[in-house]
Amino acid sequence: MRRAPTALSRVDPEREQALRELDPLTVTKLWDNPCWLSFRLNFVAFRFNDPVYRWIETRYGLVRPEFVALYAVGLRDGVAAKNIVASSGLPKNTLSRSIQKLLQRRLLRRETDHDDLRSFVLYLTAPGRAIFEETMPLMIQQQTAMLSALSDAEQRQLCELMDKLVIASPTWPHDLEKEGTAP
Amino acid sequence: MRRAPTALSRVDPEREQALRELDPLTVTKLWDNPCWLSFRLNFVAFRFNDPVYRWIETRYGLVRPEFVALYAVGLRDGVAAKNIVASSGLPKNTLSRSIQKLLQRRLLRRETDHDDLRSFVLYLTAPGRAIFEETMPLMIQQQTAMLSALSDAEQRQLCELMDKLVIASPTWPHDLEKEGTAP
DNA sequence: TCAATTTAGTTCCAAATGGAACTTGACGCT
DNA sequence: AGCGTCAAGTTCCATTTGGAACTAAATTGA
Repeated sequence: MRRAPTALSRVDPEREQALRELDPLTVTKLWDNPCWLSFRLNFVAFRFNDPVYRWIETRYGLVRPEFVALYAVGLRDGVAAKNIVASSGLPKNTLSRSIQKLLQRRLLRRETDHDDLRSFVLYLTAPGRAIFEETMPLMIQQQTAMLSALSDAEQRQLCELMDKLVIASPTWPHDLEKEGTAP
Repeated sequence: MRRAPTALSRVDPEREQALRELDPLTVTKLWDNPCWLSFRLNFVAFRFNDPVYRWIETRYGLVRPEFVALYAVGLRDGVAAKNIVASSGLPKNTLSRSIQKLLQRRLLRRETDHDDLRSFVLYLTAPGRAIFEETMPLMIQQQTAMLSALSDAEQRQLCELMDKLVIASPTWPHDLEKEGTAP
Protein backbone atom coordinates (compact mmCIF):
# COMPACT_ATOMS: atom_id res chain seq x y z
CA MET A 1 0.00 0.00 0.00
CA ARG A 2 1.34 3.39 -1.00
CA ARG A 3 1.83 5.82 1.83
CA ALA A 4 0.32 9.25 2.05
CA PRO A 5 2.82 12.02 1.31
CA THR A 6 3.57 12.97 4.91
CA ALA A 7 4.14 9.50 6.28
CA LEU A 8 5.75 10.05 9.64
CA SER A 9 9.48 10.19 9.02
CA ARG A 10 11.34 10.92 12.23
CA VAL A 11 9.84 10.26 15.59
CA ASP A 12 8.39 13.46 16.97
CA PRO A 13 7.45 13.00 20.64
CA GLU A 14 4.55 15.48 20.56
CA ARG A 15 3.12 13.77 17.53
CA GLU A 16 3.60 10.38 19.12
CA GLN A 17 1.61 11.62 22.10
CA ALA A 18 -1.19 12.96 19.96
CA LEU A 19 -1.34 9.73 18.02
CA ARG A 20 -1.98 7.73 21.12
CA GLU A 21 -5.24 9.67 21.46
CA LEU A 22 -6.41 8.67 18.00
CA ASP A 23 -8.04 5.38 17.17
CA PRO A 24 -5.64 3.02 15.34
CA LEU A 25 -7.92 2.92 12.32
CA THR A 26 -7.89 6.71 12.22
CA VAL A 27 -4.10 6.56 12.16
CA THR A 28 -4.25 4.12 9.25
CA LYS A 29 -6.70 6.32 7.39
CA LEU A 30 -4.29 9.20 7.88
CA TRP A 31 -0.96 7.63 7.00
CA ASP A 32 -1.64 4.44 5.11
CA ASN A 33 -4.37 5.72 2.88
CA PRO A 34 -3.80 6.73 -0.72
CA CYS A 35 -6.92 8.88 -0.46
CA TRP A 36 -5.50 11.17 2.17
CA LEU A 37 -7.38 14.23 0.94
CA SER A 38 -10.84 12.83 1.35
CA PHE A 39 -10.21 11.48 4.80
CA ARG A 40 -8.58 14.57 6.21
CA LEU A 41 -11.24 16.79 4.73
CA ASN A 42 -14.10 14.74 6.09
CA PHE A 43 -12.47 14.27 9.45
CA VAL A 44 -11.73 17.93 10.08
CA ALA A 45 -15.08 19.02 8.69
CA PHE A 46 -16.85 16.57 10.98
CA ARG A 47 -15.03 17.85 14.04
CA PHE A 48 -16.25 21.32 13.20
CA ASN A 49 -19.78 20.44 12.14
CA ASP A 50 -20.64 18.05 14.92
CA PRO A 51 -20.29 20.42 17.90
CA VAL A 52 -21.81 23.29 15.95
CA TYR A 53 -24.91 21.44 14.80
CA ARG A 54 -25.43 19.75 18.15
CA TRP A 55 -25.33 23.10 19.87
CA ILE A 56 -27.74 24.69 17.42
CA GLU A 57 -30.13 21.78 17.74
CA THR A 58 -30.26 21.81 21.54
CA ARG A 59 -30.27 25.60 21.77
CA TYR A 60 -32.78 26.50 19.05
CA GLY A 61 -34.36 23.23 17.98
CA LEU A 62 -33.05 23.74 14.46
CA VAL A 63 -31.80 20.68 12.62
CA ARG A 64 -28.90 20.77 10.24
CA PRO A 65 -30.56 21.67 6.93
CA GLU A 66 -32.67 24.27 8.71
CA PHE A 67 -29.61 25.95 10.06
CA VAL A 68 -27.88 25.66 6.71
CA ALA A 69 -30.74 27.66 5.22
CA LEU A 70 -30.82 30.21 8.02
CA TYR A 71 -27.07 30.69 7.86
CA ALA A 72 -27.13 31.13 4.09
CA VAL A 73 -29.79 33.85 4.28
CA GLY A 74 -27.86 35.41 7.14
CA LEU A 75 -24.81 35.70 4.95
CA ARG A 76 -26.69 36.97 1.94
CA ASP A 77 -30.12 38.48 2.24
CA GLY A 78 -32.39 37.88 -0.69
CA VAL A 79 -31.12 34.50 -1.88
CA ALA A 80 -33.52 31.89 -3.23
CA ALA A 81 -33.83 28.22 -2.29
CA LYS A 82 -32.06 27.19 -5.50
CA ASN A 83 -28.95 29.08 -4.39
CA ILE A 84 -28.90 27.30 -1.06
CA VAL A 85 -29.28 24.00 -2.88
CA ALA A 86 -26.42 24.80 -5.24
CA SER A 87 -24.07 25.95 -2.50
CA SER A 88 -24.84 23.27 0.06
CA GLY A 89 -25.34 20.08 -1.93
CA LEU A 90 -28.47 19.22 0.05
CA PRO A 91 -31.40 17.87 -1.97
CA LYS A 92 -33.95 20.47 -2.88
CA ASN A 93 -36.91 18.80 -1.20
CA THR A 94 -35.01 18.73 2.10
CA LEU A 95 -34.35 22.44 1.77
CA SER A 96 -37.91 23.14 0.74
CA ARG A 97 -39.13 21.56 3.99
CA SER A 98 -36.50 23.33 6.06
CA ILE A 99 -37.47 26.67 4.64
CA GLN A 100 -41.16 25.93 5.31
CA LYS A 101 -40.34 25.27 8.93
CA LEU A 102 -38.31 28.45 9.23
CA LEU A 103 -41.17 30.42 7.69
CA GLN A 104 -43.64 28.88 10.15
CA ARG A 105 -41.37 29.79 13.04
CA ARG A 106 -41.05 33.32 11.63
CA LEU A 107 -37.29 33.14 11.47
CA LEU A 108 -37.45 33.67 7.72
CA ARG A 109 -39.70 35.77 5.54
CA ARG A 110 -40.11 35.47 1.78
CA GLU A 111 -41.42 37.37 -1.20
CA THR A 112 -42.01 36.21 -4.74
CA ASP A 113 -39.17 37.24 -6.98
CA HIS A 114 -40.63 39.69 -9.48
CA ASP A 115 -38.04 38.68 -12.06
CA ASP A 116 -39.02 35.01 -11.84
CA LEU A 117 -42.44 34.23 -10.50
CA ARG A 118 -41.50 30.60 -9.74
CA SER A 119 -38.92 31.75 -7.29
CA PHE A 120 -38.94 33.37 -3.85
CA VAL A 121 -36.40 35.67 -2.27
CA LEU A 122 -35.65 35.00 1.38
CA TYR A 123 -34.92 37.36 4.26
CA LEU A 124 -34.17 36.91 7.95
CA THR A 125 -36.67 38.30 10.42
CA ALA A 126 -35.36 39.98 13.56
CA PRO A 127 -35.54 36.75 15.61
CA GLY A 128 -33.87 34.91 12.75
CA ARG A 129 -31.06 37.40 12.68
CA ALA A 130 -30.71 37.17 16.45
CA ILE A 131 -29.96 33.47 16.13
CA PHE A 132 -27.49 34.11 13.35
CA GLU A 133 -25.71 36.79 15.36
CA GLU A 134 -25.57 34.70 18.48
CA THR A 135 -24.23 31.66 16.70
CA MET A 136 -21.59 33.26 14.53
CA PRO A 137 -19.11 34.11 17.33
CA LEU A 138 -19.33 30.57 18.67
CA MET A 139 -18.61 29.14 15.26
CA ILE A 140 -15.66 31.47 14.88
CA GLN A 141 -14.48 30.47 18.33
CA GLN A 142 -14.55 26.82 17.29
CA GLN A 143 -12.73 27.61 14.07
CA THR A 144 -10.09 29.55 15.97
CA ALA A 145 -9.59 26.68 18.37
CA MET A 146 -9.17 24.25 15.50
CA LEU A 147 -6.72 26.50 13.68
CA SER A 148 -4.64 27.26 16.76
CA ALA A 149 -2.31 24.38 15.93
CA LEU A 150 -1.20 26.37 12.88
CA SER A 151 0.87 29.55 12.80
CA ASP A 152 -0.70 32.65 11.26
CA ALA A 153 1.27 32.08 8.08
CA GLU A 154 0.12 28.48 7.91
CA GLN A 155 -3.48 29.51 8.45
CA ARG A 156 -3.19 31.93 5.56
CA GLN A 157 -1.62 29.23 3.41
CA LEU A 158 -4.38 26.77 4.22
CA CYS A 159 -7.01 29.33 3.41
CA GLU A 160 -5.40 30.11 0.08
CA LEU A 161 -4.93 26.49 -0.89
CA MET A 162 -8.53 25.61 -0.09
CA ASP A 163 -9.50 28.74 -1.98
CA LYS A 164 -7.70 27.55 -5.09
CA LEU A 165 -9.44 24.22 -4.84
CA VAL A 166 -12.89 25.74 -4.65
CA ILE A 167 -12.09 28.08 -7.53
CA ALA A 168 -11.06 25.10 -9.63
CA SER A 169 -14.08 23.06 -8.61
CA PRO A 170 -16.22 23.80 -11.68
CA THR A 171 -13.68 21.85 -13.75
CA TRP A 172 -13.79 18.71 -11.60
CA PRO A 173 -15.54 15.62 -12.93
CA HIS A 174 -19.06 15.11 -11.61
CA ASP A 175 -18.90 11.39 -12.18
CA LEU A 176 -16.26 8.71 -11.82
CA GLU A 177 -14.89 6.46 -14.53
CA LYS A 178 -15.87 7.62 -18.06
CA GLU A 179 -12.10 7.60 -18.82
CA GLY A 180 -11.46 5.03 -21.53
CA THR A 181 -15.12 4.22 -22.18
CA ALA A 182 -15.06 4.40 -25.96
CA PRO A 183 -18.42 5.27 -27.54
CA MET B 1 -19.19 41.61 7.77
CA ARG B 2 -15.54 40.67 8.10
CA ARG B 3 -13.95 39.23 5.00
CA ALA B 4 -12.25 35.88 4.78
CA PRO B 5 -8.45 36.17 4.65
CA THR B 6 -8.10 35.76 0.89
CA ALA B 7 -10.71 38.28 -0.18
CA LEU B 8 -10.03 38.81 -3.85
CA SER B 9 -7.56 41.66 -4.09
CA ARG B 10 -6.54 42.22 -7.70
CA VAL B 11 -8.71 41.15 -10.56
CA ASP B 12 -7.42 37.87 -11.96
CA PRO B 13 -9.16 37.05 -15.26
CA GLU B 14 -8.93 33.27 -14.81
CA ARG B 15 -10.46 33.55 -11.40
CA GLU B 16 -13.14 35.87 -12.67
CA GLN B 17 -14.03 33.26 -15.25
CA ALA B 18 -14.18 30.46 -12.70
CA LEU B 19 -16.32 32.59 -10.43
CA ARG B 20 -18.94 33.02 -13.08
CA GLU B 21 -19.47 29.24 -12.89
CA LEU B 22 -20.15 29.33 -9.16
CA ASP B 23 -23.49 30.19 -7.63
CA PRO B 24 -23.48 33.71 -6.14
CA LEU B 25 -24.25 32.32 -2.70
CA THR B 26 -21.27 30.01 -3.01
CA VAL B 27 -19.13 33.04 -3.75
CA THR B 28 -20.49 34.77 -0.65
CA LYS B 29 -19.82 31.71 1.47
CA LEU B 30 -16.28 31.73 0.15
CA TRP B 31 -15.32 35.37 0.45
CA ASP B 32 -17.81 37.03 2.75
CA ASN B 33 -17.93 34.38 5.38
CA PRO B 34 -16.03 34.59 8.65
CA CYS B 35 -16.27 30.79 8.87
CA TRP B 36 -14.24 30.17 5.76
CA LEU B 37 -12.70 26.95 7.04
CA SER B 38 -15.94 25.09 7.56
CA PHE B 39 -17.36 26.06 4.21
CA ARG B 40 -14.30 25.23 2.16
CA LEU B 41 -13.86 21.94 3.95
CA ASN B 42 -17.44 20.87 3.49
CA PHE B 43 -17.58 22.06 -0.07
CA VAL B 44 -14.45 20.29 -1.25
CA ALA B 45 -15.28 17.16 0.72
CA PHE B 46 -18.73 17.07 -0.85
CA ARG B 47 -17.33 17.36 -4.36
CA PHE B 48 -15.19 14.34 -3.65
CA ASN B 49 -17.73 12.27 -1.74
CA ASP B 50 -20.69 12.81 -3.98
CA PRO B 51 -19.33 11.27 -7.22
CA VAL B 52 -17.57 8.51 -5.32
CA TYR B 53 -20.57 7.38 -3.32
CA ARG B 54 -22.93 7.68 -6.27
CA TRP B 55 -20.65 5.49 -8.34
CA ILE B 56 -20.33 2.89 -5.60
CA GLU B 57 -24.05 2.83 -5.06
CA THR B 58 -24.95 2.32 -8.71
CA ARG B 59 -22.08 -0.07 -9.36
CA TYR B 60 -22.26 -2.32 -6.29
CA GLY B 61 -25.48 -1.40 -4.53
CA LEU B 62 -23.53 -0.32 -1.48
CA VAL B 63 -24.77 2.73 0.37
CA ARG B 64 -22.46 5.16 2.04
CA PRO B 65 -22.03 3.65 5.52
CA GLU B 66 -21.64 0.22 3.95
CA PHE B 67 -18.82 1.42 1.79
CA VAL B 68 -17.29 3.28 4.72
CA ALA B 69 -17.10 -0.04 6.55
CA LEU B 70 -15.78 -1.96 3.57
CA TYR B 71 -13.16 0.67 2.87
CA ALA B 72 -12.04 0.72 6.48
CA VAL B 73 -11.54 -3.03 6.59
CA GLY B 74 -9.80 -2.83 3.22
CA LEU B 75 -7.30 -0.39 4.64
CA ARG B 76 -6.76 -2.33 7.83
CA ASP B 77 -7.69 -5.95 8.13
CA GLY B 78 -8.85 -7.06 11.54
CA VAL B 79 -10.46 -3.86 12.78
CA ALA B 80 -13.62 -3.95 14.90
CA ALA B 81 -16.86 -2.01 14.47
CA LYS B 82 -15.89 0.32 17.30
CA ASN B 83 -12.83 1.47 15.35
CA ILE B 84 -14.92 2.27 12.31
CA VAL B 85 -17.32 4.20 14.52
CA ALA B 86 -14.48 6.17 16.10
CA SER B 87 -12.80 6.99 12.81
CA SER B 88 -15.92 7.81 10.79
CA GLY B 89 -18.23 9.62 13.17
CA LEU B 90 -21.19 7.50 12.02
CA PRO B 91 -23.53 6.27 14.76
CA LYS B 92 -22.81 2.76 15.89
CA ASN B 93 -26.21 1.33 15.07
CA THR B 94 -25.89 2.50 11.49
CA LEU B 95 -22.54 0.76 11.25
CA SER B 96 -23.87 -2.34 12.95
CA ARG B 97 -26.51 -2.66 10.25
CA SER B 98 -24.05 -1.91 7.47
CA ILE B 99 -21.72 -4.61 8.69
CA GLN B 100 -24.61 -7.08 8.90
CA LYS B 101 -25.43 -6.40 5.29
CA LEU B 102 -21.83 -6.81 4.21
CA LEU B 103 -21.66 -10.11 6.12
CA GLN B 104 -24.85 -11.33 4.44
CA ARG B 105 -23.45 -10.42 1.04
CA ARG B 106 -20.20 -12.22 1.96
CA LEU B 107 -18.10 -9.17 1.31
CA LEU B 108 -16.96 -9.24 4.92
CA ARG B 109 -16.15 -12.07 7.30
CA ARG B 110 -15.81 -11.81 11.06
CA GLU B 111 -14.44 -13.71 14.04
CA THR B 112 -14.94 -13.09 17.72
CA ASP B 113 -11.99 -11.25 19.18
CA HIS B 114 -10.38 -13.66 21.65
CA ASP B 115 -9.08 -10.75 23.72
CA ASP B 116 -12.58 -9.26 24.13
CA LEU B 117 -15.49 -11.59 23.62
CA ARG B 118 -17.92 -8.70 23.09
CA SER B 119 -16.03 -7.63 20.03
CA PHE B 120 -15.52 -9.01 16.51
CA VAL B 121 -12.58 -8.64 14.19
CA LEU B 122 -13.45 -8.03 10.55
CA TYR B 123 -11.83 -9.22 7.34
CA LEU B 124 -12.53 -8.72 3.65
CA THR B 125 -13.48 -11.79 1.64
CA ALA B 126 -12.10 -12.15 -1.88
CA PRO B 127 -15.16 -10.48 -3.48
CA GLY B 128 -14.98 -7.75 -0.86
CA ARG B 129 -11.36 -7.10 -1.68
CA ALA B 130 -12.16 -7.08 -5.38
CA ILE B 131 -14.54 -4.17 -4.84
CA PHE B 132 -11.96 -2.35 -2.74
CA GLU B 133 -9.26 -2.84 -5.37
CA GLU B 134 -11.50 -1.77 -8.19
CA THR B 135 -12.68 1.36 -6.42
CA MET B 136 -9.38 2.62 -5.07
CA PRO B 137 -7.89 3.71 -8.40
CA LEU B 138 -11.05 5.62 -9.28
CA MET B 139 -10.98 7.42 -5.97
CA ILE B 140 -7.34 8.29 -6.51
CA GLN B 141 -8.18 9.48 -10.00
CA GLN B 142 -10.84 11.80 -8.58
CA GLN B 143 -8.43 13.07 -5.94
CA THR B 144 -5.78 13.70 -8.58
CA ALA B 145 -8.25 15.62 -10.70
CA MET B 146 -9.23 17.75 -7.76
CA LEU B 147 -5.64 18.46 -6.77
CA SER B 148 -4.50 19.25 -10.28
CA ALA B 149 -5.18 22.94 -9.70
CA LEU B 150 -2.30 22.91 -7.22
CA SER B 151 1.40 22.52 -7.93
CA ASP B 152 3.21 19.55 -6.44
CA ALA B 153 4.65 21.76 -3.73
CA GLU B 154 1.22 23.14 -2.92
CA GLN B 155 -0.24 19.65 -2.77
CA ARG B 156 2.43 18.67 -0.28
CA GLN B 157 1.75 21.80 1.75
CA LEU B 158 -1.96 21.11 1.84
CA CYS B 159 -1.34 17.56 2.91
CA GLU B 160 0.95 18.69 5.72
CA LEU B 161 -1.37 21.41 6.94
CA MET B 162 -4.35 19.07 7.06
CA ASP B 163 -2.08 16.59 8.76
CA LYS B 164 -1.25 19.06 11.52
CA LEU B 165 -4.92 19.77 12.02
CA VAL B 166 -5.81 16.12 12.44
CA ILE B 167 -2.89 15.59 14.79
CA ALA B 168 -4.14 18.47 16.93
CA SER B 169 -7.73 17.30 16.81
CA PRO B 170 -7.75 15.50 20.20
CA THR B 171 -7.31 18.90 21.85
CA TRP B 172 -10.27 20.55 20.12
CA PRO B 173 -13.41 21.25 22.14
CA HIS B 174 -16.19 18.71 21.68
CA ASP B 175 -18.86 21.22 22.60
CA LEU B 176 -19.44 24.89 21.96
CA GLU B 177 -19.82 27.64 24.53
CA LYS B 178 -18.75 26.53 28.04
CA GLU B 179 -16.43 29.60 27.99
CA GLY B 180 -17.51 31.94 30.76
CA THR B 181 -20.11 29.60 32.27
CA ALA B 182 -19.09 29.83 35.90
CA PRO B 183 -20.00 26.75 37.98
C1' DT C 1 -46.60 32.94 -31.22
C1' DC C 2 -47.26 28.76 -29.51
C1' DA C 3 -45.58 23.87 -28.63
C1' DA C 4 -41.49 21.53 -26.31
C1' DT C 5 -38.18 21.61 -22.93
C1' DT C 6 -36.16 23.42 -18.50
C1' DT C 7 -36.33 25.16 -14.05
C1' DA C 8 -38.10 26.56 -9.02
C1' DG C 9 -40.29 24.66 -5.63
C1' DT C 10 -43.58 21.13 -3.53
C1' DT C 11 -45.58 16.58 -2.40
C1' DC C 12 -45.49 11.53 -1.90
C1' DC C 13 -43.80 7.55 0.09
C1' DA C 14 -40.49 3.83 0.76
C1' DA C 15 -36.17 3.55 2.95
C1' DA C 16 -32.43 5.16 5.88
C1' DT C 17 -31.29 7.27 10.11
C1' DG C 18 -30.11 7.83 14.84
C1' DG C 19 -31.43 8.27 19.91
C1' DA C 20 -32.53 5.27 23.56
C1' DA C 21 -33.05 1.04 25.60
C1' DC C 22 -31.21 -3.55 25.71
C1' DT C 23 -27.87 -7.77 25.98
C1' DT C 24 -23.77 -9.61 27.11
C1' DG C 25 -19.07 -9.42 28.37
C1' DA C 26 -15.15 -6.65 30.67
C1' DC C 27 -13.24 -4.06 34.30
C1' DG C 28 -12.73 -1.83 38.85
C1' DC C 29 -13.22 -1.93 43.64
C1' DT C 30 -13.74 -3.79 48.06
C1' DA D 1 -15.41 -13.91 44.56
C1' DG D 2 -19.28 -10.37 44.08
C1' DC D 3 -21.39 -6.07 42.91
C1' DG D 4 -21.63 -1.75 40.31
C1' DT D 5 -20.18 0.56 36.34
C1' DC D 6 -18.65 0.65 31.66
C1' DA D 7 -18.14 -0.84 26.79
C1' DA D 8 -19.27 -3.56 22.10
C1' DG D 9 -22.76 -4.47 19.41
C1' DT D 10 -27.82 -5.09 18.47
C1' DT D 11 -32.77 -3.95 18.33
C1' DC D 12 -36.78 -0.78 18.51
C1' DC D 13 -39.29 2.80 16.64
C1' DA D 14 -40.32 7.65 15.69
C1' DT D 15 -38.32 10.90 12.62
C1' DT D 16 -35.76 12.36 8.67
C1' DT D 17 -34.28 11.68 4.22
C1' DG D 18 -34.09 11.82 -0.71
C1' DG D 19 -35.58 9.88 -5.39
C1' DA D 20 -39.34 10.45 -8.39
C1' DA D 21 -43.40 12.39 -9.81
C1' DC D 22 -45.82 16.72 -9.85
C1' DT D 23 -47.31 21.97 -10.62
C1' DA D 24 -46.53 26.12 -12.47
C1' DA D 25 -43.61 29.47 -14.62
C1' DA D 26 -39.75 30.52 -17.78
C1' DT D 27 -37.09 29.81 -21.83
C1' DT D 28 -36.06 27.97 -26.31
C1' DG D 29 -36.82 27.70 -31.01
C1' DA D 30 -39.47 26.68 -35.27
